[in-house]
Amino acid sequence: MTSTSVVTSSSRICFNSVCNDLKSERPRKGWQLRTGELAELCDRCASIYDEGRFCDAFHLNASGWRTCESCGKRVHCGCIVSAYAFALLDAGGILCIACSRKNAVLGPNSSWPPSLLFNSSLPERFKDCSAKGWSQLTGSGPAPWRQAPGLFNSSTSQPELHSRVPYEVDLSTGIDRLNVSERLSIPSLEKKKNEDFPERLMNGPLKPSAHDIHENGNTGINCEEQHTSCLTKPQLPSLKEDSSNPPFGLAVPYTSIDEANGQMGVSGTHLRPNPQPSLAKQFHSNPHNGLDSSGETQMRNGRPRPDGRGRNQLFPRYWPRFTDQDLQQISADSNSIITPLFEKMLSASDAGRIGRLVLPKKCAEAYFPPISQPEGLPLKVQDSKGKEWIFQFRFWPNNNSRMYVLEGVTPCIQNMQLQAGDVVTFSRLEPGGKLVMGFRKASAASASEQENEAKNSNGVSTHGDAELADPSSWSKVDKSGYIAKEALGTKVAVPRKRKNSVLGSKSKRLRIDNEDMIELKLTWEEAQGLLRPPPNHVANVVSIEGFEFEEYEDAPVLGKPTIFATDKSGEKIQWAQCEDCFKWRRLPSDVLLPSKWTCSSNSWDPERSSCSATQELTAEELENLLPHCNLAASKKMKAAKQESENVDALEGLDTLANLAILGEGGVLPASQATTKHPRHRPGCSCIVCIQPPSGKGPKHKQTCTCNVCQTVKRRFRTLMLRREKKQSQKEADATRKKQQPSLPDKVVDDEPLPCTTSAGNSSLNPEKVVSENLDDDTNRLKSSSSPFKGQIDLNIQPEREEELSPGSDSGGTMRLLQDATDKYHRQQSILSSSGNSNIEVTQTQPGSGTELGKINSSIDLRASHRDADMDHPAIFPIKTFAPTSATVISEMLPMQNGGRS
DNA sequence: ACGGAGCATGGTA
DNA sequence: GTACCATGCTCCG
Repeated sequence: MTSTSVVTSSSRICFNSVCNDLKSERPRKGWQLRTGELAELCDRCASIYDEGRFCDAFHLNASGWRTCESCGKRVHCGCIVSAYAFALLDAGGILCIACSRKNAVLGPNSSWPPSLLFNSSLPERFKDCSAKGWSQLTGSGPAPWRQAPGLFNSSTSQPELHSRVPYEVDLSTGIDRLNVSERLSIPSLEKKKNEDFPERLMNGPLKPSAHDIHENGNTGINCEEQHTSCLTKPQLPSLKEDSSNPPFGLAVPYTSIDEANGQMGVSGTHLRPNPQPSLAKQFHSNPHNGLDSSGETQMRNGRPRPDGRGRNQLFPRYWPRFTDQDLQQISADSNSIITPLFEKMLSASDAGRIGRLVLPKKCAEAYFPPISQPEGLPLKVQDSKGKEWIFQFRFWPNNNSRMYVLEGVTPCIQNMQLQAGDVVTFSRLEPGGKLVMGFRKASAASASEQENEAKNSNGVSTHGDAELADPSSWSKVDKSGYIAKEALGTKVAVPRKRKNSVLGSKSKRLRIDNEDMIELKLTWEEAQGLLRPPPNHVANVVSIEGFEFEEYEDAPVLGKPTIFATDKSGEKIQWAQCEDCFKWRRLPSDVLLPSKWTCSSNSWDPERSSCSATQELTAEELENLLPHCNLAASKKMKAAKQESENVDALEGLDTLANLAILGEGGVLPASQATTKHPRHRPGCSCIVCIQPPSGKGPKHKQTCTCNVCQTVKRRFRTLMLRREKKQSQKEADATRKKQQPSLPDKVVDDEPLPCTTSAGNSSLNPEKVVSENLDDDTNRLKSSSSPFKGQIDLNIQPEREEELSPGSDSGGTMRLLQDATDKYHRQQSILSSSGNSNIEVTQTQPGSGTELGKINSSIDLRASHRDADMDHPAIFPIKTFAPTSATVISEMLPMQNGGRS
């Protein structure tokens, strides 16, 4: 850029027409003129210009003032000086530079002819380009990216759009302005400028290395080329092919060149960061543009690509969705400019040991150097930490087409600790054209992606249709993406079409293999609380591979988590917490609350329809209830407690806890198994794997002293003790009522069944119990029959209730169930009478089910069953409450097994 | 027998 | 119906 400086006029008068001051002997430079020269200003004007106040000072009364769509600031858009001070929004309107940067919006400038932005070393191009360039740039051309900032942006307002565009890390001054000016300049002038440009670049601080320029030719300089590329150019030849090339590292010429029409250009411009907003960004954003024209592609290759199809449009799924953080992460150098190229969610294969990362064809052809031989060429890629990796960029012939892959990515993937479902991003770092590989973890990515998708989809997608972002599990898991969203919070991706397209269809396996299993597990838990059958519907229970799942005919309803219980009179009720005051309000059990509920909505209890009303529940009562409510919390607690225990025990405890929490290990355990143990792994010592699948094989006997059994026993004991203590203390009355004094049952049960007693009502929190000391009271354990025997049973065989498991189960049950006991008792009675043991009350009650409710219910049922065993023979041994549909699960299962059929 | 390289297959858009 | 691409499968070292 510096080279570009040329005195605009021989006049000694300041170039500013409204200033008649004389220039100093060493006139200061201002904006770049269309001729490529820099305006020479007097000191005063130059200072004003440097401060970005030129238009404010001299063009205040001129036309062309517009308002920033984001901040409302007035911005002059009508002169060459201000050309870089704003960004044009695709949807119309402008953003001031500040907002543009802030939002990373692609610059409006994208509309500028690339040629202007950068002078390529090849002047000729400009000719072609100029004309063409404009149309392309401005047109709706193939390049999706540029077309709409909206793509990147959230569906909402433009200002929010994040520019995926190249991110200017630094704002340098000087050069940019020049560039900007140039951009503004008319195409006809382009040529001229272009010619000058190289020099400027070279001189400029950002000037690309000779290497870059020559070899790559691209480096930043050529927006125009890209455009023109189609037309001609042999120029890039060096880039083109070949393996002969050393690791491609530096420049990713192609990309720059072709693609994006502007990308390169952009970067070029960026080379010099403008102190002011940069137009450059705009261009960056469009890198994608270039992708497309098949012509370009061919050009690059120097040979026509077989596919030719290319229209160049990258699928939205590959659109880079860089956040500022991503960009910053990538650019260690604050002065560097990052041009996001594309991203890809890692498939199981990509993340596998094979070390091959399949590249989207269009992306590969657009942003990576052209390769004519299958062997491809080594490509140097820098990760976000600055570490360089060399991958083999190659392709395989495939159906008359090519499948591009990066080989040798395993070390890098591992280094980044990436897994299937995570997203790797590719961007170009300017100056230098280095290819930078970043990543986003699935958990984080999902959220951002979702946002993006909503934006990107060009309106296509939006929430609602899609599956949950989170790869794995969610997509099909539940029909209500919303739920997932809420329940999971940031972790869970919002449903998107895009996602579906990305992972959705193709990633069934991915889901399964996906690493995020843990997250999935969490999501299940979290989601459970929110899912319930739609009103007037009863969930169906489906048994899949030994596990029972709730299946909703219609999309489950997302409701506010509540706690189900039974009041003293035996009436079923539920407790809901106000969003505002956090007080718990008593509600009818059949009420389905919205996810956001406040006292003001408490139409069932006018006296407590205000946050100012006192809470009915005492702290103690609440304590008893709460534990169940928050599965997530309980889990955490559980985890914390477990830490104190030995490793072996952990597994068993987890399992138990899960069982206890869920009421049936069904869902959770299932998910866990899926996550951690797609199958029983030989060698794995966890309580799950230790046991033969489906309860087959040798069973643990009560006298078994293996680690697992000991752990289980201990756990149960602890649970029991805990329960007893609490019960005795808090619910002495309840205990009295019960006929079995030995049992601590506090619950006010109608049912005399032992289970009930043992189950105890709910006050106890499994976690808490666990955390507490473990005392043994085998006697008690034995004495108490627990509803959960089946669950707890080491052998996982309901039949063997007599064994240890039962005892332990009972303990877990008790904790879990707690308050629900009452409810359960009632249920039991109902069941017994009706004979319909299958479905729990909770299930049957559409609105009622909060997580707790479900859980409790489930537990209770079991308990009741167990208790009842005698009474009610026909009970499901295990009941899991899966928020998701059985269908989903069924799909997942196969996946785990492995690939496609 | 094992692992890697490359091709083929099949699902999805 | 075509193209893309994830993964499986086979062959070779």
